[in-house]
Order: sequence, then C-alpha cells, then structure tokens
Amino acid sequence: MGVTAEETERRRRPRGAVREGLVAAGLELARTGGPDAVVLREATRMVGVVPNAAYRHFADRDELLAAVCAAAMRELAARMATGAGRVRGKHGDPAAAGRRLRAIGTAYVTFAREEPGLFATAFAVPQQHAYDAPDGERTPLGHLRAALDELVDAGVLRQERREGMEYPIWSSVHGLASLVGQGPLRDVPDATRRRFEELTFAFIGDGLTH
Amino acid sequence: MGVTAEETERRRRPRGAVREGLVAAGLELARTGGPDAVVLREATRMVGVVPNAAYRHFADRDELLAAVCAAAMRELAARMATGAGRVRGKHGDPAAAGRRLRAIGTAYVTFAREEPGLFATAFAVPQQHAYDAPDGERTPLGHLRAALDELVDAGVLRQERREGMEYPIWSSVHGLASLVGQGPLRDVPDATRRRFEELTFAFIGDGLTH
DNA sequence: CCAGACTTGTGGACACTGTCCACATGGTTA
DNA sequence: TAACCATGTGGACAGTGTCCACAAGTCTGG
Repeated sequence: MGVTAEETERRRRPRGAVREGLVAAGLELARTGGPDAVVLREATRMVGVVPNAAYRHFADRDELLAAVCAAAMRELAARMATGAGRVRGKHGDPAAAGRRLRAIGTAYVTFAREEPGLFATAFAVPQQHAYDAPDGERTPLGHLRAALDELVDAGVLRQERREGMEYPIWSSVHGLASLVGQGPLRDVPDATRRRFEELTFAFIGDGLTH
Repeated sequence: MGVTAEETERRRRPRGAVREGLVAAGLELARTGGPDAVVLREATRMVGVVPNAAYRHFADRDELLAAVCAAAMRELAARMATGAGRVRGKHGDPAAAGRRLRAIGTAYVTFAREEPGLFATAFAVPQQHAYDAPDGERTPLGHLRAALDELVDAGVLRQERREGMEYPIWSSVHGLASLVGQGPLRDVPDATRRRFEELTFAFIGDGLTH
C-alpha cells in the first residue's frame, strides 16, 4: 500500500529538479570539504534518489563536479558584484573607481577565506575564463576588467599602462586568496592576515599609479 | 622452493627503504595526477609490497600524502635555489640582486607550469611555512626573504619599505603560478603566457622601486 | 486515441579504494 | 636461548564510481 503511494510519488519531481538538486547538494558538499567532498553517491542521497539516477543528468562524476565548479565560480562573481555595488560615487570619480577596484579584490579574498571549500572548487576544474559567462553575467575577470576600465576613465590609470594590467593584478589577488584561504597562510591570526591584505592592496595601488 | 627464496628475500630490504619508496612512488603519482592521484594501494604496488605494509610507516593515507607534499615543496625550493644560483654577480650588486629575485620567481612559475601535479601537491596539505625547513634548508618563502634582503643591501629597495614586502610579492608570483599552472590560464598559448609573466614581473619591479 | 518511442528512476553487480584485525617471521636484546 | 619488537602478510569490510538490464511514467505520430 505505502509502496504504491511512494511509487506514484516518485514521478512527482518537477522537470530538471533532480539535476538542480544534485548541483545544489554538490555545492553544499564542496562548501565543507572542497572538490574532493563532492561525492556522487552522497549527493544523490541528499536529493533522495538512487545513485544511478545521477547518470541520467551527468555522464560521470567529473561532469557533476564541473557543474558544481561553475556554480561556485558564479557565486564568487556574484560576491564581487555585490562588493562593487556597495561602493557609491558615480562612474569616473577617481576615488570611487579606486574603491571599486579594492572592493572586488576584497570580495575575492574574503570569499576565499570565508568559503575555502567553494573557492577551491571554483578553480578545481579549469573553465573557459572569458570576460563574460555564457549566460551574459560577468566573470571575476570581467569584473576586474570593468574596474580597470573605469580607472582609465577616471584618469587614475594611464591609458598606455592599461593593456594587460588584468593579469598582474589578478595574480596578486588570486595568490593572496589562495595563500590565505587554503594555503600556507591559512592559519595566521586575523590581524596578521588583514595586514597581508593591506600590504597587497597597497602594492597593487602603487603598481597602478606608477 | 621458490617460495622460500622469495620469502627470505622479503627481509632483504634496507632499513627505511619501504617508507622512502612509498614517498618516491607517491611523488611519481602526484607528478602526473596531482594530490588525488596519490593512492596508497598503488604506491605499495609500485614498491612491491602489500597494501597494509604502508601502515607500518604512516598512520593513514593522509600522513603519506603529507610526506609527499613536503617532498614536493622541497623540490620547489630546490628549483628556486638552482635558479638563484645560476645568476652571477656578487651580493650587493643592484643588477644582480634584481636578477636573483626574478630568477626565483621564474623558477616558481616554471615549476608550476612544467610540473602542475607536483605544484598542486606541494600546496595540498598546508605545512608550517617558516623561512627555513626543519632540516635547515630554505623554504620558498626563505628564498624570497633572502632575495629581498639582498635588494635592501644593494640599495634597490628602501629599508622602510622592506617590512612585509614578502607577502605582496609571494601573492603575485603564487597567483600567477596557480593561474598558469592549473588554473584558468592553463591553456593559453605559450607566447601569451610569457607575456603574462613579463607583465607580472614588471609589475613587481615597479612596486619595489616605488 | 492509442501504440510505440523516449526519458528518467530502480535494482543488482563489479572493481577499486582506505582501513582494520589476526597472524607470521626475522632481527635484537636481556 | 627466550622473549620482544618491528615489519610484512592474508583476509575482510564498508564506501565509491560505474555498468547493465529493467520498469514506469510521458510524449508523439498515425
């Protein structure tokens, strides 16, 4: 009797819900344990479905992981957007432009420190890293590019120094995030870490206005 | 008959050979597949010993992995030492000091690109990252500190800017290495990658002489 | 409107992994 | 020489990714 009820209930899942559920479950696992914690069977258990069901939506575990990685990367981009959005001052104001660059950098590093598992997961599977994601949203690199363009508009960064400036800055911020989030500097005291962040952002500022 | 021969052969291993063999095997696995590829059973197979034998030398797989990570980190430090050692010019010569800093940075990034598996493994288990390793050898951070100290001695880096300068620079180099070695910039063409490296090292130089 | 095709979930199986236990065996020491 | 200790063995177990055959809904063309 209960069997029939549950059996019929089995099909009541909205279309695509299992796939989304698996990604959400994978994100939760990644949050606490990083990419290695994204175990297919555990994710299916969380969704309430048998392990093999996952294979109707992903070719294998790697494909599930890739979807989780993409989601983690979107989360990082979203936090950068939020950080930049909180800075007031209109486009072209030199001070505001500087604060916006710093805000996206801070968001990046803060994400790595507060969510080391998700941060590691975001970079676990190398994705195409264009300025914009397929859905039209800005990627982290896109946010950086926009911030640098604004610094040029504001007259803070000279045009002839603009080209390629994304990469040294991305390197600095990404390296700081890695070292502090999961790397050797993971366990330094909070005050020390803040000093490292301060030093690094000051270094970037120096490099920009050279 | 053959049994007895092999049985007696079993004990012919030099003392500590199994442990060292396991680390060496783990290093080989890490070289091709990163930290996840360090699988205990495969390492024991390579050494020619039964899986459980590993538990006489390591509490569990994590402890084996930690040993492999430490070895990978020493390998990175060794390459930095080699790179610095190739630069001629005596201590205190400004040009030589700059070249030495660049040489250790280049060695760091080159290691990440040529041996992405080992690079990832070196940073997979966060170790104490002092200036010197327990065996007295310089760590990567130790090399960086020495290079910066020399820049001060050479008069390139002003003393009052010296303190804490390790961290922005380490961040820049480590970030570049991560992005180029295993991260989103892993597959950019060689020429592009070299340009990113050039830009980043120039950026660091600017920040130093600010 | 209904038979077949397609989609999606199930059940059972396999090889592989890390790890535990009891046991054997050789070298060392009291 | 007898007891001990370090080290390797053999067998077992749970957990994992993945494959195959099957079932039960859903959609579609005649």
